[in-house]
Amino acid sequence: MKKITIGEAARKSGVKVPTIRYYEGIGLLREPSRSDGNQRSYEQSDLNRLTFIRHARELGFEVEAIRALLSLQDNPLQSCASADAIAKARLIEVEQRIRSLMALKAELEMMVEGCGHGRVDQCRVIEVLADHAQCTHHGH
Amino acid sequence: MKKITIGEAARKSGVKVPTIRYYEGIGLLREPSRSDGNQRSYEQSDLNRLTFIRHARELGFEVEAIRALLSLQDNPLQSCASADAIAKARLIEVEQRIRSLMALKAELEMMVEGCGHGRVDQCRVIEVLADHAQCTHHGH
DNA sequence: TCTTGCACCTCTAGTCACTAGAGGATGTAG
DNA sequence: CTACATCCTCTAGTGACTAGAGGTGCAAGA
Repeated sequence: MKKITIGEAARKSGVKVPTIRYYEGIGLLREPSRSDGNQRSYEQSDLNRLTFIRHARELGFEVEAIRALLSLQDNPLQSCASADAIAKARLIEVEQRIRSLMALKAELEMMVEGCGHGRVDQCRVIEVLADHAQCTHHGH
Repeated sequence: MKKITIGEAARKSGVKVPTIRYYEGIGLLREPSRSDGNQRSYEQSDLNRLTFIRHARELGFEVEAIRALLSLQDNPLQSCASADAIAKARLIEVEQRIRSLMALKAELEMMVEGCGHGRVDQCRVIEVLADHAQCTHHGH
């Protein structure tokens, strides 16, 4: 098998070079073999793992969740209930986050629409921030 | 005017005690006067400012944006165009974030629905993460 | 063969917005 | 006067990287 440098691994996986080293440091990625000159040498399986990690990070999974998902992937015969639970928990987080962002969006829109582009002392943006009572959304 | 301790300020503003000290350290909040025993003593105007900051943080404004908004609030005669611009920028960020979270939600739903609760090697959660090509949303 | 120049190495420190904890001083109620 | 909560300063830790210093490896052109 041909050797893959860290730079090549970065290009192919979409994970930056220092981030790959960081993942190795925290134990998400195994320590790869080294060249005579002490340079890291990766295999295809490492690229797959890096892609898995990148994708999971893009979906907002935390490193500890990814660590759990990876250990599941390493033991393909066991039940996938844990993986399902992790994904479900993340789904609930995402739904919650969307709801709260929608509320913020409404509030920001009111601020921006209310701004008469005059002086600060008549500005709705500043006013709403200064006086929480004016919020439409009181959940926060 | 009666003296307000940092703990009271925290209760009334909803900003935690160490966070108030932190805001003072980074210059968001003025250094308050001190009691004989060197304890911070706040006034109503400090509470207003803290509430402003808390509210802005809840709306997701970064500290630097809040610093700008506060300096606008301190000069109420100038044009509110900057405040408007800051709020608009934040609105665009929020809208973008909502769009991307909706895509993630769809992807997570597919993963969770596809999970047959069997073994990991048939688990759609793991499979989708491992093979990005299966994503419905290719933007990331 | 030499040299240029990029990619690689390790290590430390910085980012953001706090949060936690140590170790000690102050203030207040009983 | 004694508890005891609250306050003080200072340092270090969080998550997930990112930036930079200072040095080594390696492949290609002269």
